[in-house]
Amino acid sequence: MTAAAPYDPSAYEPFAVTVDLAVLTVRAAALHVLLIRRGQEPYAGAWALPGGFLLPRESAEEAARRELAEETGLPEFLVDGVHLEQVRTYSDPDRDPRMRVVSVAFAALVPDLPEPVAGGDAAQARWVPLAEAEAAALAFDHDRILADAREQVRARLEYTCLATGFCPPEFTLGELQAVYETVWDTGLDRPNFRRKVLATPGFVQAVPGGARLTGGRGKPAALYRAGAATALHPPLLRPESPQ
Amino acid sequence: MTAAAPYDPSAYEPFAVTVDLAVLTVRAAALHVLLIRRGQEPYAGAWALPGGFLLPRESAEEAARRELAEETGLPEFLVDGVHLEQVRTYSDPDRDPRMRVVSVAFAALVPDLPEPVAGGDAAQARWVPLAEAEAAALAFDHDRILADAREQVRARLEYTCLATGFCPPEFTLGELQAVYETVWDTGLDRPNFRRKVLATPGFVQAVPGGARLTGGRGKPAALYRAGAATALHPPLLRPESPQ
DNA sequence: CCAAAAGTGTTGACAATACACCCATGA
DNA sequence: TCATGGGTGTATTGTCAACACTTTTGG
Repeated sequence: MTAAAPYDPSAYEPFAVTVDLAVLTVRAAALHVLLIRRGQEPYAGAWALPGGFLLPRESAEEAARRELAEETGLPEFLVDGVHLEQVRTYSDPDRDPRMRVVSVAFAALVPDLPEPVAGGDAAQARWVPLAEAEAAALAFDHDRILADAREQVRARLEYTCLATGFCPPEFTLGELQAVYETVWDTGLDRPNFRRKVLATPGFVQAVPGGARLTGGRGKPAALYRAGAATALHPPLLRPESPQ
Repeated sequence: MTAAAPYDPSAYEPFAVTVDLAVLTVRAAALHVLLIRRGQEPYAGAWALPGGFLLPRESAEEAARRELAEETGLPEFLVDGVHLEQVRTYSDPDRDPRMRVVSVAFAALVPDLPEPVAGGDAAQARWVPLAEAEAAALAFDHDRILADAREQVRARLEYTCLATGFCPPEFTLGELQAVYETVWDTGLDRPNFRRKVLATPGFVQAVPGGARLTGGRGKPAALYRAGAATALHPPLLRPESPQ
């Protein structure tokens, strides 16, 4: 608030504040999301997004990063560098049957990695193809959160450089293109994609001596690192009709 | 959250949850924001964004609309139709010196209107030019919220149809163009702007018999209503270098 | 030598800009 | 009839998509 209203906390119902995470990755030419199997009611046995309560001296961003480390078993260096993005805040009074819970949702973009070990308090953590996750009924309003996160990532790929968040620290332009093609479920022309990326200052920066084989054969591809830029002007528009 | 963690609310500090509103309008060729003079500590006498606590059975969106009506003295028909957009959620533990307050920020786009009457609990409400508001030190972290809201609106004008939110129910293309020029602080070519808007299906729809004089003289302009579309494909990109 | 993947060049279609011009109205 | 703002036409300029082609590797 923070306006001129009377300020008696006890006059207001206490709220629990949590974060929910849509941890996304590109794996085997499909978007995947990290889901956790719930161990207790409500929604026991159902899949849910990882998340948890804010600690007393913690911002939502800090809580998101902590939960990412605690619940998902992702390696620490990755948690530190991961791209976290607020999606929106969900505050429907009935979104949790037990009490009033307001949740700040984040999308986290991570490169493809080995199956996470369910660490700490999480029962089971698993990478689930997004199509499968959207078909299933997730706990609480997590269907909605996941759909919003997916749509936000799809849209922001056009105007921002965040696609590099799906790539390892050093990547080829082919890998970056595969990210776009997977997230948008469309095909892109390689020469044109290449030109557009390289023409945007600060999107990627070449690794001087770097080269790597990708498919086993073929010419080794030059390696790039994510650049300093965060916005993408002009944008990389997705084609209207796929393929 | 909503994961498998133990669920004892008393184990967690109680949070207050509020909404803060950046109510924006275009007036006299400048973006203005609605500010409220604080009547009590902390930040007594300082200007702040309107806002307030969530009620027990209310979502953040509902609270935002209610506060808009209560605090700003805007006419009711306008509050019902206003375009509200979540900006992000601010959760720094020290953002309010008295207690832990998590705030969901919204941007509200309204057409130009007569000076609001400070209604109800609000001490004073006033339209302040954005440049002036950004130069002043607002209460709490409202500087930051306002900057984020402004940047979000600037960016979303490119990719969405929300510019019509700054216009009255029926408007001319000249007025719509003035919105873009004001928000972006740039000049646009009238014929080209016109074509782009009309070429985007669902952006605006012509009012059959409508025509209105704008500057007192000149040819009366055709009237348009906001269309059904919400996205803008292809986008209306702002020029890199103004003027 | 062939397949596969990276990287370069070229062309033509289309879109956007810039700007000239006409129209309708008030003073 | 002039100033002002709305609306239309058009040529030039870029930009982007499409696709042919070369390069470098493994088998």
